[in-house]
Amino acid sequence: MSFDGQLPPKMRLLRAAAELLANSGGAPVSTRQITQLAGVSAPTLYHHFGDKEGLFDAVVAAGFEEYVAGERDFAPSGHPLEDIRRMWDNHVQFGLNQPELYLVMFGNIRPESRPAIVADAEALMEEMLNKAAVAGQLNVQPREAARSILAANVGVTLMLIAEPAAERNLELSTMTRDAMIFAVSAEQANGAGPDTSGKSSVVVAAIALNAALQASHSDQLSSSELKLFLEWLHRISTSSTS
Amino acid sequence: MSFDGQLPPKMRLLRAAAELLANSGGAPVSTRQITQLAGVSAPTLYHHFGDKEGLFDAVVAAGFEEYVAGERDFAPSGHPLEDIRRMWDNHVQFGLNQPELYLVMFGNIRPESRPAIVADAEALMEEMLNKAAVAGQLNVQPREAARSILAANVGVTLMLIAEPAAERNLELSTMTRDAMIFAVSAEQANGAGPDTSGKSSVVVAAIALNAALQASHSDQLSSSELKLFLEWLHRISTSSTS
DNA sequence: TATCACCTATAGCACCGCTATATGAACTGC
DNA sequence: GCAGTTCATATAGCGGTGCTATAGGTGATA
Repeated sequence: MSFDGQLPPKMRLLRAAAELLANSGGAPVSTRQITQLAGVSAPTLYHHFGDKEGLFDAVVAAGFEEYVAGERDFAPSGHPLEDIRRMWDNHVQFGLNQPELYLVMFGNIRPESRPAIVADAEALMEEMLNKAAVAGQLNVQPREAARSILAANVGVTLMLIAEPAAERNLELSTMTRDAMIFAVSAEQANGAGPDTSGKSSVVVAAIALNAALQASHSDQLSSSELKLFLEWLHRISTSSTS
Repeated sequence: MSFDGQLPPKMRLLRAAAELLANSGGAPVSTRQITQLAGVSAPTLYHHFGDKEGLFDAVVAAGFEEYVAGERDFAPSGHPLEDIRRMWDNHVQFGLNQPELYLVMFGNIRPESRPAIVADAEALMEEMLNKAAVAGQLNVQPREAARSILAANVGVTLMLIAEPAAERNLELSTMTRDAMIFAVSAEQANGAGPDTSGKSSVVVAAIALNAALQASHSDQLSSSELKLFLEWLHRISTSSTS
């Protein structure tokens, strides 16, 4: 796979860099690799991008535009909070699809060099949260909510990237996502819960579970399972030691 | 500032690397800089650490121990959720105090090289969340809660590091922190019936019992009974609705 | 045709991570 | 006291890296 064809050298450099970055698996990518794959000599790179960093910035910018385009695509569902969920999921998916690019974009953010992308991403999410705010579904200022949600979104995505692909559990994403959206939305019922702090023994917990189970007709266990389960529970909750 | 003194070369290398890393401002640190500051020649570095990566890993490990020590210091306040808050704040503060080290630890996590540190950090938080679970204050499994909270914690810390120090707004941290803890805690609105928007009290009680059982080595059930019991308990506590 | 701005290539510099090899120091067994 | 062994450090250098001083080729304009 090479880019010797018809494209101008600048484009060939961009594509070569993007491809090598995507397939490097974390290993550093050298300018010689890039220029060779692009079929171009070293000074051409520096003429067009000034810098290796400049070339990478251009790749990141292109990737970010792709990301933004993906975010904007399924906007108008009429349920702003649902749109936020899709935005979150799209963010995570982008990170998992292009982990190297994502790590360059969000993993190495340093105060002096990076925050433009972060600001853009925040603006994108704030824009969507504004609709939720207009609909009276927001608990806090859209800007603060956007920053908070985006931060959690980035953290989750990085954690998932760090995991071996085989054992990635997307539940981490959905759980954190819903937690953040819930905390930010106006729909929380805020009643005071029972203060169970202090009591912490197996017995107390077993008794509580026993009582709760009897009242709730949970269907997670079959009736015969439930019978045995309750018997064991009884045995535990009548034990004298903790 | 040099380390020519009395310390063994291995220690001098560690300190020199840590100092250069801390003050590099994101610029790469070369082995020649390190060995020169340590007053040592190149092969010594490779004799002790095998690799530049190995040296950096050692620096990171030392930094992580410092971090863990900070986390463990103010554990036992009796209010587990309050301890989680302090843990979160301590994490953020560590990141802001040693941004370079933090970025090496959490910014560049790649599946093939890093997740040991993440696992340790998760275990640390899970350990604390277990206490909350035993006290009946948790809505979800401690492990899942720990992963979720840590992910958000990392994301927030990275975002704060990315901001110029002058305009860092710690409200982003406290807001996200409280949102995550709130979403994970049992105290949200379970006053009335079993179907209020949060999890039912059955789930909370089952999670509490699960955590308490794991910690207490109760001998009321045989090991095979206990295994099945825990399996059912897991089924109950992971049911999404009652 | 001559000019000029733009783009690209040859060759090479200073630096990088790393190592083959050798030297010194400290301990062990006789 | 001394050979043998092991560990720790140093000298010198290899191949690779980001980058550039300089020069050559190309097309549009005059």
